[in-house]
Amino acid sequence: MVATLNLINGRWKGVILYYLLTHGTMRFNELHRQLPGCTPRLLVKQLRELEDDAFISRTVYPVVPPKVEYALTEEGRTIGPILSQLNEWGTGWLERRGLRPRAEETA
Amino acid sequence: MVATLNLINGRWKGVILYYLLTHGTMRFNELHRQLPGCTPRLLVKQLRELEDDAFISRTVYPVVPPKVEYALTEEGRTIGPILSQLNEWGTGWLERRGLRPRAEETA
DNA sequence: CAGTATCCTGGGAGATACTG
DNA sequence: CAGTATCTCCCAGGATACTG
Repeated sequence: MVATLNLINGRWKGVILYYLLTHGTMRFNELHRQLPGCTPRLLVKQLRELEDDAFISRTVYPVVPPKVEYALTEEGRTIGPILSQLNEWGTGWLERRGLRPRAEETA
Repeated sequence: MVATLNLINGRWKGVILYYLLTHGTMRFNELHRQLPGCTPRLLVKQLRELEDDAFISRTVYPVVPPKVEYALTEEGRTIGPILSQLNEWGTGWLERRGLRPRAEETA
């Protein structure tokens, strides 16, 4: 279980996966814009880790200006239903507690 | 989504919830024994956070030696199905990759 | 656009010892 | 048994500037 949890550890991994799940393919800055408070440096790192774990694919187009697209792999898609449920559960929980997520937590 | 993920952030929260889910009520050291690599100090902290979020209850029995029991609340139980699925998914993932979780990750 | 390169800081977490 | 109390260290992550 610890091993499993470590897979999605890191403040942004879950969100990144969730965005790719709901928005489909996304480019670096597109993703970056959705994650206020996440620096490029950190975003790169989390993306690389997700790539290493085969959850996402990274496609580089040899054009100028550079274009790189990130997408879920088949493997990455397998966690989709769980993330959806988790998101629903969390939203419900916040509501039951009468809380509103802080600005930097709405991503 | 970030807000939701923060709820189960911290290396041990998910595991603690999972243990209480599958083992029922547990005492402090009982829990501690199941989590190699987690210091008492850290365990206390995570338990307090889970308590603050109303996921678990803490019952103190006024006896000598002290006896404290931790259990899931109704609220805590609502995340049960998700954790089970997550665990299954993670286990499957590790197998597909031909990996064995490291000793300190088997909890 | 999609990152690197540096520098730097806070607090997450370990180790050890102690106590009501 | 169920935690505190300290002290310490490390590195995840922030800020800023730069580049193919």
